[in-house]
Amino acid sequence: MDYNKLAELLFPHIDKTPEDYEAMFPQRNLPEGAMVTRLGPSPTGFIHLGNLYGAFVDERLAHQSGGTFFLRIEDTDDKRYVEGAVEAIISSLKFFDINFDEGALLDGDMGEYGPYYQSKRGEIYQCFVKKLVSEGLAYPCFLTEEELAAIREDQEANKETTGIYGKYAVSRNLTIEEIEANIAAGKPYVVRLKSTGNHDLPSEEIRYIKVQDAIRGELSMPENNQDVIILKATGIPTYHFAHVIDDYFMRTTHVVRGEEWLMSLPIHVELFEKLGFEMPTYCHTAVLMKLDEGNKRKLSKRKDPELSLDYYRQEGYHPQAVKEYLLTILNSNFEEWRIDNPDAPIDDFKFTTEKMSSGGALFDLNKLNDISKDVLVKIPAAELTKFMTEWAREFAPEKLSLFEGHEEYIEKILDLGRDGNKPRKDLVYAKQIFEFISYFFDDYFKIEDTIPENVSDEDAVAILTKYLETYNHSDDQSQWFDKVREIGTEMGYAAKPKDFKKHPEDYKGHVGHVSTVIRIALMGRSQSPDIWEIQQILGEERTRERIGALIV
RNA sequence: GGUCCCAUGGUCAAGCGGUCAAGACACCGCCCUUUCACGGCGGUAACCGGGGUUCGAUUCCCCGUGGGAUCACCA
Repeated sequence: MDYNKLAELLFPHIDKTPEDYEAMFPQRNLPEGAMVTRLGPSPTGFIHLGNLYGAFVDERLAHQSGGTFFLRIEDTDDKRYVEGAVEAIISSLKFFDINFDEGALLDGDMGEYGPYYQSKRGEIYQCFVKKLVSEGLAYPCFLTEEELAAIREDQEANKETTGIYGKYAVSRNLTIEEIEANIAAGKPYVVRLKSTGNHDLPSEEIRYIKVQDAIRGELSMPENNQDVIILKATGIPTYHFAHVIDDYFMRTTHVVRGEEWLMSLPIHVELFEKLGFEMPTYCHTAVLMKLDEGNKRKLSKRKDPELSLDYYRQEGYHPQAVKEYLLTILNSNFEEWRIDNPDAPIDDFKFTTEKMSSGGALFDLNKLNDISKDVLVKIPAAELTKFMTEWAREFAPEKLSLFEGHEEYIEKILDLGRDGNKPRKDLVYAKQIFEFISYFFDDYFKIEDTIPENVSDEDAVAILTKYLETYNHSDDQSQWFDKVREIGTEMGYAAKPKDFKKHPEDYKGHVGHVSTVIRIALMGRSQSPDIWEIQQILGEERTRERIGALIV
């Protein structure tokens, strides 16, 4: 068989040579140890936590080492393309402060190693498919869907491995005349790798590939023996081929991808070898899991809203909180570092692939919430106000008017009890924050809790009546509390909770019960930050109104 | 089913031949306290099973078991 002739027959329009591309995409001029990483999403528009997780590793690796992080759009499957997806990907990641240095950016490609859309790299791929064909390492295959299905059925019946390999790779034997005739007849075809792997050997003779994974250490698996498709009938490459070509010519040093790619590693290894390319370092990350009816399972796009990045934006999680959480499950020593360095910027943490765990982590909302509290407590109220306003603008427009134009008011509310060395940690995410402070807005204020059991309705009214009579908005905090205590004492409530606890028979209750009545009148709930401080924010008029409303 | 990955408390996890097996979240109790939150102190709770190797295995090896991933002209 004259492979050169076959290559020309298949790819007459390809005139560039591999050497041309080598010259076009020279080695990057980067300092020693700098890593080049990439994110390669397909443009379905759905960005999920897993993407973020991986993107975060890419970003840290590259920027920590003085390298480059670029975005490549893997749009080799036209069925998957969703309008506006690229913009969505970039803006989602930007929200989490992950930015690209190069690649498919908003205002077009940036960088010397493009195009960064796989759909625009057809000629490059075909040049190398042509090369493989000319070397007898790849061949056209005219098998129809029906024929493929028949082979498959056969193999399943015989309990053999499915796929095109060995004796099933019938198109390997086509003569050049047959191929010519097929093409002349307009028959569609794909190009397959002519794998040199062999699994028909006695098991101890099957060759194994060994790859050093930066996260998992040495990986060992049987070499590939499948004549995988490298070029689809459309002339577009499959992921496997595009990955190898792109990451080689874009001079990627570290390929970070999910564990689900582990099984196709042998294919990639064979492709790199046949093409004579140097392999990048692989970093196969663990899959994010979820506990479902007692079983761990991969987070699924359909069942688990929390997989979607949008979920966190809608709930109003601060990006910093999500980042910190991701880092705690990403690098086992991050938490300790954070405890030792509570105020250091997150980028000061030295991220390492060695400290990444290879098992799938269970997503823990509890932990996220806890981390979020710590993150938010350090953010100044003014900034939080802005954050809440932006959140409302996008996800709760009906509430926007409560924030916009009332920044000073909101800021005071959000700063409640946050000073001192034991600041309150009530704030978790925007939706929860709104709920938490809703009694500050007249339209949302309502009585939710009931007064303590040991306080009679008559007493409650009497307490509030006296409270209103003696209320002086300019009292300081201790003057104010003395009055509350006095009201309680007059009515038979202990001035100190301890007295009540010691001699419950002597009292109706204690000052805590008295203030709970006031708290409910004012906030509608039995739990809240300091009453006096809240009154100062609410203002005298509103305070008197709310108390008065319950006295009738 | 084949292949590969993984295996320490409910969860995330330190550990890398000798530890009374860290820590964080959650949970429980106490303290602080006008409620709650915060904070402090304390507590419950783990090396999947069986064989080896070794003076000694959570740690190394093998076999089970369990969980996960993957077997497309999708990525």
